[in-house]
Amino acid sequence: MPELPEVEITKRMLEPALLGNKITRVGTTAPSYFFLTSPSTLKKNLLGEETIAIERIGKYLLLNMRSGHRLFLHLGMTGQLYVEGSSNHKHRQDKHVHLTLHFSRNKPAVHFRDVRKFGKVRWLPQGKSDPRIDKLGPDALHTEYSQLCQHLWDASRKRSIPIKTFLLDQSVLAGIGNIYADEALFFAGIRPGKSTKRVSRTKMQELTKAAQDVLRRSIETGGSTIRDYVSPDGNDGANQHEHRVYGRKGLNCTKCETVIKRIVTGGRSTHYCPTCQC
DNA sequence: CTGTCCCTGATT
DNA sequence: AATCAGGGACAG
Repeated sequence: MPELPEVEITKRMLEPALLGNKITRVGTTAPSYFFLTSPSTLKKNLLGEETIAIERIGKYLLLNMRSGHRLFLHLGMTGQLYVEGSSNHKHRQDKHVHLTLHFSRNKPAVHFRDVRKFGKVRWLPQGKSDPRIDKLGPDALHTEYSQLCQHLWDASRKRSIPIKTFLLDQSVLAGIGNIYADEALFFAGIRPGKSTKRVSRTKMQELTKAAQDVLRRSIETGGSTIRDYVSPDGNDGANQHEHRVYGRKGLNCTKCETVIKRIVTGGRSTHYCPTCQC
């Protein structure tokens, strides 16, 4: 489900519910693929902890505790983090809620729901990291434009793979997923299947700009809700209404009227305009 | 570097 | 019944 914009929004909206609040009770489901740290260990460690900061790196979230320990979170495809008792009715409390943090009276609980269980939760004792984070390339928005341009250019010289596959590689660039890769390539006017080696330096700069613009714009509009994403207050995003190619197979390009095509690249569904992108 | 798999549900 | 889904690890 979530790419960088959705994770960033989740982070910002969770802050008021988490920061400075002591965890008084922890709810979990049974051990599964979802728990990198077992539910019982998680409970033991989280009890009495207090989040002092939330960090986002790519699509990952880290809750920094006052103790110096950290909670590592990833939303996978269908993960949802949300605050209990939001005004709307979209949040569900069902068998798919795998982790719940409770706080002292009057303070709403925070739920982590994930239908497909591709999401992850792990307890990181002070000083310990996770290889998934260590391997990440620079974050698509935490990195300044010209520095990111240079990095992507250098990285693109080292191999010859479809540019879309390159964008999706989190060890190259952290945060872009299937939607925003397609959208960024549209705005930069590059075909998703084009080899990295055939993308000029100028085009790589345009792509860097397009990627950062698309991500920032999505955050501004509340992220993309295709099916599962809801923000911590339960609202859908609105950025899906601005998509130019993603999910628009068979519809006309908004620039040139050509019919948008859908192909498969690296096992992922890929959308582009055959006229605007070459 | 591509394919396969993890898991569940909605849609065709 | 088959296909598809905002992700990513791992095998070959």
